Amino acid sequence: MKLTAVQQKFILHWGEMGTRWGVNRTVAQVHALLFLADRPLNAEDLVETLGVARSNISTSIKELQSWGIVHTVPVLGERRDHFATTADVWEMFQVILDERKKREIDPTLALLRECVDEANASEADTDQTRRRLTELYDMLGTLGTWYTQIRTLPTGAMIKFVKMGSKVWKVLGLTG
Amino acid sequence: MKLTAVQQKFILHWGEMGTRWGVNRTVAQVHALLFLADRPLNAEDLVETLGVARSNISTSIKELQSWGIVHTVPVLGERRDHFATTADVWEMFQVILDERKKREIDPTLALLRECVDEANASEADTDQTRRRLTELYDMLGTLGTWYTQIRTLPTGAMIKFVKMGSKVWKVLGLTG
DNA sequence: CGATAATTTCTGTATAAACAGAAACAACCG
DNA sequence: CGGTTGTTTCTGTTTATACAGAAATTATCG
Repeated sequence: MKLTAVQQKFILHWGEMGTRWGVNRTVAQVHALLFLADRPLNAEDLVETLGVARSNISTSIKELQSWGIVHTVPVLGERRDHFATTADVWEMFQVILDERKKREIDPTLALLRECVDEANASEADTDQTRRRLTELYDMLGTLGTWYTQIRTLPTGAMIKFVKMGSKVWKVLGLTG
Repeated sequence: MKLTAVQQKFILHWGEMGTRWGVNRTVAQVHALLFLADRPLNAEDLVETLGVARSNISTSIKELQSWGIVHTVPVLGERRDHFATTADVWEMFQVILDERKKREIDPTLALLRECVDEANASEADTDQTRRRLTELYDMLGTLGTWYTQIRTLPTGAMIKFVKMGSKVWKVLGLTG
C-alpha cells in the first residue's frame, strides 16, 4: 500500500501525538493507517507501508485491541489476519474515553476512598489533609458518575447534545 | 515536613499516576505534596520531604507552573520562593483540561484542517481518505467548540450542571 | 559593590521504553 | 505427520527520558 502525501502527513502526525496520549509512535501510526485504509490490512501490509519490524506490528495490534479500537476482519480466501479500526469516529472517541477513565481515573478514585477513610480514622493527619482529599474524591466521583450517565446515551443523542452547545445552559436556566 | 502514612500513600500513588497522565513522577509528587500541605512550601521543604535533588524540584516547579496549577506565594520575612497549588479542585481540573486541549487536541485539529484541504485538492487521494479525515476533523471540531462553551460557564454553574447528570437528557427531551 | 543566599541551567549517568531480529510457537494443508 | 505459513514471545540494542550533582547565573542584603 503506497501512501499519498496527505496520508503520510497524517500518519506521521498521529504517531507523534500518540506519545502525548500515552501510546507509542508505532501504535499510533498503525492506528492512523488502518483508519485511512479503504480495506482491512494484514500485518505484512503494515510492515511494508510503515517500515517497522513485524514483531513491532504484532505488539502494536495487540495494544490497539486492548483499547478496543481495532478488530480483525476475516477476508475471503485469505489465511492471515486482517485488521480494521472502528469506523464511526464518535464511537471510537467514546471507547477511548472509557478506557482512559478505567486506566487513569478509576484507580485513583479507589485509592482516594481508602485515603479519606484512613485520614478520618487517623490522629496524625490534619484537617487540611482530610479536607483536600475529600474534595478531590468528591470531584472525581461526581465527574465519574456524570460520565457514566452520558455514556448510556445512544451515540446519536450524545452528538445532538454536544452540538447544542451553550443552548443547553439557557434551557436549563443555569445562566443568561 | 514529615509525612503521615496517608499522605505518603497519596503522594506515591499520584506520582505513579502522573506517568500515565503525561508528567513524570517527581512533577506529580511535588504537586501532590503541595496539594496536601497546609502552608506554602519552599524548594528546600520539597527536597527534604520527597528526597530528590534540588535541581529536580526546580524543573518540576517550572513544569507545574507551565500547567498553571502551582504559583508562588510570598511569605513574610522569607527570602526564598514558597509554592502552593490551586486551592479549588474544580478550578484545577478545568485548568488541566484547558492545557491538555491546547497540547493534545488543538495541534491535531490544525493539521486535520490542512489534510482535509489538501486531500480535496489532490488527485491521488481516495474518497475514503477524504471522508475519514473529514469525519475526524468534524468530530474534534464539534467537541472543541462544545468545550469552549462549557468553559465560559462560571465554575458554580458547571458543577450544578454536572451534578444534574442524566436529568439533563429528560429536560432536553433527548431520551426517555 | 562584595558577600551570601537562592535558583536555574548544564552535563554526565542511570533507568526505562521502543524496537529489530531471532527463535519459539501455533495453525493449517497436503 | 512433515512442510509451509502466520503469529507471538524472547533477547539484545538503540534511543529517549529522568534525574543527581556541579557549575553558572541571578537576586538580596549589609
